[in-house]
Amino acid sequence: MPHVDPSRVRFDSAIQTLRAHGRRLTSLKRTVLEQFAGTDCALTVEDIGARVGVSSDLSPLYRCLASMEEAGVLTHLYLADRVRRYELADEFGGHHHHHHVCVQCSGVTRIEGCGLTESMDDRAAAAGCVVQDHVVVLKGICSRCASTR
Amino acid sequence: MPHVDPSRVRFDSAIQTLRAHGRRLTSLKRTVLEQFAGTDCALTVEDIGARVGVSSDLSPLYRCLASMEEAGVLTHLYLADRVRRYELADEFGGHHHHHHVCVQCSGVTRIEGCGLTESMDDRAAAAGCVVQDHVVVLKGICSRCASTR
DNA sequence: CTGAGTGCAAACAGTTTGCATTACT
DNA sequence: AGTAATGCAAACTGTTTGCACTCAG
Repeated sequence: MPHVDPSRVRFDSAIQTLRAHGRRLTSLKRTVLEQFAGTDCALTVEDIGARVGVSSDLSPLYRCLASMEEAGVLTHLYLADRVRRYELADEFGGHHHHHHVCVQCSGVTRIEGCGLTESMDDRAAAAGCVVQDHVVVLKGICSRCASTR
Repeated sequence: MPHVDPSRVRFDSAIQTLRAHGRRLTSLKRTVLEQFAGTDCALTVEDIGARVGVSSDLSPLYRCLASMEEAGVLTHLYLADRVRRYELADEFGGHHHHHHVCVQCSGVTRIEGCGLTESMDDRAAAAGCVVQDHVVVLKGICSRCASTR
């Protein structure tokens, strides 16, 4: 029974998906993907840049991330501010989760799982809306700030 | 039995709250408040400006809204993009609700009520986070776009 | 070889800030 | 009178775009 590293499987399938969408596997994309394989929470473009060693000009990184998102490998979301964050799509290893944003330090904490009821979808449907995805942001004080005071 | 317009009651209490926080009741604040009394969904700063007749320079409006938020009369939130939106605080007439953002036209639809379970708060607490507020954004296709295709 | 991707510079949009002036209280 | 609020101009931040060049398929 051969050992299979599950994160590698998803890594490869992500690459496959990129290919299937006519995207080329450049070194930037590969490095970005590796970073996401090693994190499970939303990353700022700046964060990603820092991790992959790009800091001067982020524009290629923006385009790279957009391309990967179009292919369905990543998704972006906004939390409580004007900065875009990226996460690995659930199919490639991201587990559905949400976030807590500290009103004092703006720190983001991952909150496991999803506490959204179906009644929400029902009410959206009642308003004629189709729901494909959702984002929940909890606002308050993070553990760090709570213990500091 | 005297007739009391509930929205006016809240309007007055909002003014009172502003005063209590040492804010001055300027004509801009009053007009802004009137707009919020007549709407029940998140408004862009640009929207508010259009409604109160300010379009050239929005900076006074930004400051005005920030001041009202500090006094607790308004709150701001971000939905699926980089633009700040304001709502009347629940105490002054805003009913707790959430939003659906269309991935095609970016239109915002108000979704009545709240489908968030307490388990979410529990999990946040488990992570050491205190939750004071939350924002839920549903993403998908709005009724308008669904019927157009 | 062909088109997706990169790097650089410049533009953009929404928001914020400094400073002199105005106007609530 | 004193201080919050305004108006204008200029800065800022995160993101986007144009264009020439490079590189994966």
